Amino acid sequence: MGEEVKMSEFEVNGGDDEATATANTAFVDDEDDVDQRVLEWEIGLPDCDDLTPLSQSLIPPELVSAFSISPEPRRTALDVNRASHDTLSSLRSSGTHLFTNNSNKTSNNNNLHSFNDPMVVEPEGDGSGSGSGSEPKKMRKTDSGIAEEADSAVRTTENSEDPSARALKRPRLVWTPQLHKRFVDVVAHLGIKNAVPKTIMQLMNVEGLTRENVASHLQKYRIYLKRMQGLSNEGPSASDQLFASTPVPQSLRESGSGGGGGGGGGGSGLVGGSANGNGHVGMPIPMPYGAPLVPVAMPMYGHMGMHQGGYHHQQNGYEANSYGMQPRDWPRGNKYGSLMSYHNYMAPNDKLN
DNA sequence: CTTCTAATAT
DNA sequence: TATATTAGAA
Repeated sequence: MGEEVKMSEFEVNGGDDEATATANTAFVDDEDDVDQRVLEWEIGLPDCDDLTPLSQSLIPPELVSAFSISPEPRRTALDVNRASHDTLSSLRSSGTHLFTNNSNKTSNNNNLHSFNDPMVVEPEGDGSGSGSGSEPKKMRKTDSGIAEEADSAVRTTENSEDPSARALKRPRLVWTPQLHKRFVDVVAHLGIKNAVPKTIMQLMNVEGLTRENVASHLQKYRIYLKRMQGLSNEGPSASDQLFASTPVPQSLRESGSGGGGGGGGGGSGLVGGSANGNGHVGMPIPMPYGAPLVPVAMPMYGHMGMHQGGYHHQQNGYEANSYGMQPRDWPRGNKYGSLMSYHNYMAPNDKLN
């Protein structure tokens, strides 16, 4: 008996100090001009579910900068887009925030940069802020490394200067399976009753996620659940690839009070134990997520076609930062919280295999 | 103020 | 289509 190296299927957060997380933030905001961005993604990627270590970037941004091998100027989203199919890896390692600029209606420069300094942990959340008001200010530590441009707040008013370029609108958020999975997990743990946008957003700990994002998605998700319940238990419905590809924890099945039982659990990545079949949740349960997720550009083909009753493999659309970054301020009594602190993101041979 | 729902806009 | 945004009610 003894302990073995049990790896959580999820990404792990590196509890190290000098871990600077430079995440690739990417959203796809575009709808009509998606023609030339048909780059071929590595379709043979490890599918799904919990692609663990494989999803790690080739080279951690810190290393990149540490080695000064990043003379590469900041390329615009367009550039990156174009070259993405060529040097996708490069893109990843460079940690460039990628946004597809949508120059259709409001011509706004998406300077939306996400914060990336994990070092700063806000022990005192101070209730006032909490999302809508003011996001946690990220002080950029001019430490060695990441000589990239400084990141500014996503949309907070902490910027002392630079009044111009203010009305920055964030691009559409793309709910990729990974992101959705996180969402589902959180909802499952909270229980359908306690799953409200704000809480979900906080628990998900996804950078850049707003309450509205979650609310919107939650709406759709609820409808999906309802629909599922109404129908007999059917396999994967051809509707909603996203939802269909994510196992819906039975915990979410309950509607109202009392009810149900359930048992099993989503089974995908839930931390055993916290399954609250019935009864009440009581308080927000800290999720195992130690690292924020970052959306990555994922070209969606106009017509993907729906696969009927089939499990199709999806590419990983999100990467988790395994860099030291602790969630907001979880109750110190959490068992999961900082349980994991081993990072092994060094996967030199990603696709080289 | 936050959330819910529905409707609407992009 | 998938999200975002809004409106009005709770």
